[in-house]
Amino acid sequence: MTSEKARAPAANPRAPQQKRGRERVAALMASAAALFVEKGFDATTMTEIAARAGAAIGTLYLFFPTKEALAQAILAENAESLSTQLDALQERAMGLAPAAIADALFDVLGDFLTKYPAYSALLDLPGDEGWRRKMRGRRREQIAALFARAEPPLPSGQAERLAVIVPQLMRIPLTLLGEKRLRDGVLQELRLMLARHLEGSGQV
Amino acid sequence: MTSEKARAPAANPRAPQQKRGRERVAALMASAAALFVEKGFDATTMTEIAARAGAAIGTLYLFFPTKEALAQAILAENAESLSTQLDALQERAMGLAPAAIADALFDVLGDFLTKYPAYSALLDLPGDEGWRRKMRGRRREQIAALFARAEPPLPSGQAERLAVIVPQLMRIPLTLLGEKRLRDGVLQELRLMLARHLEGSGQV
Amino acid sequence: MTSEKARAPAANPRAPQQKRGRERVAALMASAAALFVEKGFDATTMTEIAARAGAAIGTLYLFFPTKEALAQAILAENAESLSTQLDALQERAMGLAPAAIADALFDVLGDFLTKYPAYSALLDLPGDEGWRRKMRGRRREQIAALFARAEPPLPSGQAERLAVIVPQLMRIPLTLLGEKRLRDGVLQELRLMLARHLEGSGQV
Amino acid sequence: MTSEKARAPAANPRAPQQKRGRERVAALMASAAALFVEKGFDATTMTEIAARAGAAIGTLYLFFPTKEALAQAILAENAESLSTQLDALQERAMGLAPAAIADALFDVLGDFLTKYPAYSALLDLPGDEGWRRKMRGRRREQIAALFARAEPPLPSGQAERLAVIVPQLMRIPLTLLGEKRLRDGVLQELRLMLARHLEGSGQV
DNA sequence: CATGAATGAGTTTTCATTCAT
DNA sequence: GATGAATGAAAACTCATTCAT
Repeated sequence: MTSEKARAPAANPRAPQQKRGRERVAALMASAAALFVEKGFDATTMTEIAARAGAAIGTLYLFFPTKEALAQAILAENAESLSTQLDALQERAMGLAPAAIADALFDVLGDFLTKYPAYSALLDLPGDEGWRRKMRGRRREQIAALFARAEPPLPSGQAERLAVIVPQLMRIPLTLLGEKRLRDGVLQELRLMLARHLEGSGQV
Repeated sequence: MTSEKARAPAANPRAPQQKRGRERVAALMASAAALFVEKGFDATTMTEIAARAGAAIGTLYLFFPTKEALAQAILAENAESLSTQLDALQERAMGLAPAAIADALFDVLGDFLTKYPAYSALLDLPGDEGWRRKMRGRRREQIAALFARAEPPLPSGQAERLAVIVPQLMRIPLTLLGEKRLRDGVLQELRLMLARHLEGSGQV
Repeated sequence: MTSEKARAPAANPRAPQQKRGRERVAALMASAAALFVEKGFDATTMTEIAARAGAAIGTLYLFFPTKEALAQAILAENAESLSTQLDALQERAMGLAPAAIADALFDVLGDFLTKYPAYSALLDLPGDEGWRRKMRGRRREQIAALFARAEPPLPSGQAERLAVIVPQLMRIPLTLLGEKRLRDGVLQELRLMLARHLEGSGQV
Repeated sequence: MTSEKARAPAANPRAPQQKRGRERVAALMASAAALFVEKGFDATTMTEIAARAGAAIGTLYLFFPTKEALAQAILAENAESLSTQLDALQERAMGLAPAAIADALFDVLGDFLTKYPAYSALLDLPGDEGWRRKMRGRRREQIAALFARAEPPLPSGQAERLAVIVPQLMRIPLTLLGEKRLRDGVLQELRLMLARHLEGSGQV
C-alpha cells in the first residue's frame, strides 16, 4: 500500500445479510466471549478466537475490524440483554419495598452474570475506551430508576449510590470460582446485608 | 500477554546489597506500580518502566527476571504492608464489637488501597498465577481472624465470608475516579450497610 | 495491550548514540534504498530490508518506526546531499549564462540521480504524504534561484518553470536502463535542447 | 504487492458476449482506472474497484482473472486509443516540418493524457511485467515513424530519441495538479523548447 | 452471468528478554 | 552493577483470490 493515512480498518465490517452469516457471527462472538472469560482480553488472540469458532482469521476480520470492536459488540449485546431484564423488572417492581426490589435485582443480576460472564471481564478493562463508560452510565441510570420508584421511594442520591454498589456486590461471588460452598454463602450474606440496610434506612 | 508460555526466566536476580541498589529497586518498583495503575499490567512495557525510573532496561532485568516477577515483588511488598496494618489492628480490635471492627477495617483498607493502588490492579489479573491465590488466602485468613475474635465473636463461617466481602467492598469506590462526591457517598453508604448488618446479625 | 488509542509506534526511534549504531542505521538505509529502487516501495518488505542488511526485523524498527518513516529518512538524506550540491553550484554559477548553468545543473543532477537512485523512486509516490511536497518545493526554489541569478537573469516566472522542468528531464534517461547507447543519446539530446532553448530565450 | 509471486490466475475470463456484459466491463474498467489514478495501483483494492462500479467482487473476477490483468486491459485500451490518434496524426503530418509535427504531437498527447490519466499511472510501475515494455516499444516506434517522415525527415536516431523524450515531456505538467497557472506555463515552455530544438536541428 | 462469504498466506509492528561491552 | 543495542517469536490486520449458491 503506497503510503496513505492508514486505511480505516476493513472497508465495511458489515452486519451479515444471510442466515449463514448471522450464525457465523454468533459463533465468533461466542468463541471470543468464552476466551475473554478464560484468559482475559489481552491474553486472547484473534487467531485463537477464529480457530475456536472453526473460522479463518480473515472471516473474523470480515465482521469485526479490530479486537476492540469485537469486545464492544459482545458487550453491547450483553448489555442489551441486561437492559431488557431490568426493564422487565421495572414493571414487576412498581410499588414494591426497596428491600424487595434489591432482592429481585440480585436475582436478575445473578442470572445475568452467570449467563454472560464476559460482561464482567470486558466492562472494567484498564485503559478505558469511553463507550464502556457510557454503558456503565446507562446501567447505573436504569438501576437508580428502579430504586427511585420503590415504595417508599429512595432519595435520588441513595438510589444512585446503590446503582453503583449493587452490580459490584454481585461480582464478589464470581471471584470464588472453585469454592462453591463459600460462594453461595457469600451471596446469601450479601443479600442479607443489603436487605437489612434497606429496611433500616427509613429509620435513620 | 498475561502470563502463558513464560520464557525460562534468566539467571538469578540478586537482592541488591548496596544502598544505591536498594534505592534503584525502589524507584523501579514505584515506576512499575504507577504505570500498572495508569495503563494496566499488559499495556505497560518493561522499557517504559525502566525509562520512568531513569534506568536502563538492562538494569531493570538485573533485579527482576521477568515482568511477572516484578508484579509479584510489588504485590508482595504491598501485601506485607497490609499484613502489618492488619496485625496492628488485631491488637487494637481485641474485644471490640464486630461493627466497630468493621469500621476500623474500613479505615485501614481505605488508607491502604489509596496508598498502594497497584495492589488492586495486580491482585485480580486474569490468567491467575497461583501465588496471587496464596496472597488472597493470607489476607482472607487475617481478616477472618479479626472478626472471629470480636466480642461477641462472629461464627467462623461468617467471619470467612466477611473476609471475602469487605476487601471487595472497599474497591467499589475506587471505580469512581472522576466523581469525588459520589465516591465519598458510596463509601459512607457501604460503611453504614456493613455496620447495620453486623449490629443486626445477633438477632437473626 | 489492553485497549488504548493505538500506541504511538516505537517509544523512541532514536538516533543511534554509538558508532556501531550509526553503522547499523546506514546499512539499513542502504538496504532499503536498494530494494526500493529494485522493486518499488510497495513491493518491498520490511523483513526483506532487515534481512538484506543482516539485521533482525526488530532492529530495523528500533530506528524506524514505520516503513514511511524509513522512506522519509532516506529521502531526507538524499535531499540534503542534493541541496548541498546545488548550493555549491550556486557559487560556481554566479554570473554564468543560463545555458551554462543548465549544463552544469545537468551534470549535478545526473551525478546525483545516479548515485542516489532511490530519490526518484521515493519522491513521486502516489498517495502523497505532504512532507514529499515540501521536499519538492525546496528543490524547486533552490533551482529557480540558480536561474534567477544567471547573467542575464531569467525572469522569475521562467526560472520557476525551469525548476520544475529540468529535474524531470533528467529522469527521462533513467527509464532506459537496458539501452545504454540510446540512454546516452537521449541525455545529449536533452542537453542540447535545453541549451538552445536558453540561448534563444533572449530573442523572444 | 506489485507483481511478484503471482498466484496462478484462475480459469479463463471470457470476453462478455451480451450488451449488458460489455457495459459491466466498461464500468469496472472505469472504476479501476479512476482509483488507480487517485491512490495508485498498489493502494487500490479489488473490492474497492468492484464496489465503485456497483458490482460484486466475484463479478470483477468474472472478467479479469487478476489485478494485473485488469491493469493490462485498461492500459491496452488506452494504448489502442493513443495508437489510433497517432495513426490519424500520421496522415495529417505527412510532409510537415519536424517542429510542426512536434506541435501537433503535443496536442494529441496532451488530449490523450488528460482523457486517460490512468495510462501514466500504469505504464511505469516498478516491478515491470514485460507487456508494459512492449507497449512502450510500440508507442516509441509509432512516434519515431512520425518524425522520420517529416520534411525534412529527422535522422532515424534522433527520431527514436525524440520518441522517448516527447511522451515524457508531456507528463511533466501532470505533476502540477494544484497549480494550474504554473502547469500551463510549463506546458508552453516545453512546447517552445521543443520547437526551437527542432528548428535549430538542421543547422547543427 | 452474478454474488458475496470465506480463505489464509503474507505484512507490518510490538515487546519481553538477552548479552556484549 | 549498569548499559542499551539487538533479537525474534508472536500478534494484529490486509487483501487478492476462490467457490458454493
